[in-house]
Amino acid sequence: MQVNNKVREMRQARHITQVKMAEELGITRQTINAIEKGRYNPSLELAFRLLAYFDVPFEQLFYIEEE
Amino acid sequence: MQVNNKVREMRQARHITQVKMAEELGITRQTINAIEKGRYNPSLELAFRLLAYFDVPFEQLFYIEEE
DNA sequence: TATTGGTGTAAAGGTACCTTTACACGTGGA
DNA sequence: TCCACGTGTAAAGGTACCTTTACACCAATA
Repeated sequence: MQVNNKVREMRQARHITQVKMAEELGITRQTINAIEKGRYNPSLELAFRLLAYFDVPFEQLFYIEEE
Repeated sequence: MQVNNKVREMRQARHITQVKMAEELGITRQTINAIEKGRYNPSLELAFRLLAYFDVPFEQLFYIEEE
């Protein structure tokens, strides 16, 4: 069971850079990059902040890649 | 910003013990207890497993307690 | 009384998440 | 060419998540 996300798609659709997004979210660019690249999953708290940032429901940003 | 959950309510509404739930989810009872008591938030992956276990949408199990 | 079931919690160890600092590469514009 | 911008990634350190092992308390029941 693998959690995937659409952070990169959402971000690019809004023409926002990783830098700008990191500043607005108050996290580091490295964290955004790692999440976009699937190196690790965000914490539940950061997940909530991402939902609010993109203003989308949970299911639209995170999904399961079955094994 | 504080993430809260309704794991205990969901579990009790289904008359399931922490022990049984832990076994069925393949995690430890301590983890369930800690999440119910708010000692820490589940990882995103475990959050997904909890949603599937209770068969509820994200918003019904997790919510934000604003500061 | 003794036992069982359900729950609360602590300590120690491993891994995941997130930070700071830093270096690197490609592209586009001055 | 030079520089700025956007992105990728690594290393080290701190905290959060989750495990195993263990002990404890309370309520119900034999």
